[in-house]
Amino acid sequence: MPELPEVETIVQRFRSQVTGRRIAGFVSRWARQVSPSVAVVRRSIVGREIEQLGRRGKYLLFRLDSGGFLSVHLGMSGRLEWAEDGDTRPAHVRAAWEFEGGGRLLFCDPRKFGRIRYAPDQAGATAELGPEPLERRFTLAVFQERLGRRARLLKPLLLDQSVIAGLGNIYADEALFRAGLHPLARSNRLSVPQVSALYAAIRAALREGIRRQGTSFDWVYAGGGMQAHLRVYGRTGEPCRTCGTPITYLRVAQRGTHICPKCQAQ
DNA sequence: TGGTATGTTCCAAA
DNA sequence: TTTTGGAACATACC
Repeated sequence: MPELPEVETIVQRFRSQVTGRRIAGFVSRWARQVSPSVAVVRRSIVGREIEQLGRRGKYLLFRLDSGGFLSVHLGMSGRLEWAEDGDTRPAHVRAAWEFEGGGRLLFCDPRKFGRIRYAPDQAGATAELGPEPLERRFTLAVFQERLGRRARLLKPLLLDQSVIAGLGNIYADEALFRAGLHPLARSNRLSVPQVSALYAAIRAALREGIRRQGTSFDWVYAGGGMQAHLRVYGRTGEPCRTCGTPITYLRVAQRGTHICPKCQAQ
């Protein structure tokens, strides 16, 4: 489900709720979602206070007063819910954090692709991640260098979290459309204006996603409004908002991919 | 029923 | 060596 804008929205929603709270307990019945292990995570986080809730790529990051980090990756279908005592228990609860003074944070994940990890340092709590696309340090020059390293297809390159963090299938398609680039174009053959257009397109697509509190598509993620403003994703057969040509669907790197065949000619 | 799904990782093949 | 394709993970929806 969630890409950078959705995760950012969730972080903003829960930040005030959990910041400064002390963890009293942690339970999970799905051990393979938790690393290094449920016991190690519990031992590492119980009794600690959450100093800050942040985001890195698609990971939620809880910084603890021990200096350690707890990360939550929502996978395809994960979500967080806050519950007070007496609330009815939602479906598909895979893990829960209990807080001193009451309240529980629930990790619900029907498909069980989500992951929970503890590490003493931030980098250890996530996979290897490229730069944050909305940070100042992510300059056009940085992006250009990363595109030029190898001859990758653009679509899978944008989905590669070690190249750039946070883009998923929706915002990759949206960024390519905004830049007027074909998903099968080679990353190291772009002109300087094309690189510049893609750089701006990525940031604009993500920023609009955040402003609209993410994309709500099916039963998985609720509350966002970006779905009404997508240019190509999920719009197969519908007219391009720029030129009216029907949006077409193709498969690139095993992912459904949506393009305007006229605006994104190969 | 079969196809598809907002994700990641690992291995085989080209 | 680099890049891509495919499978696996697990469940729900259309």
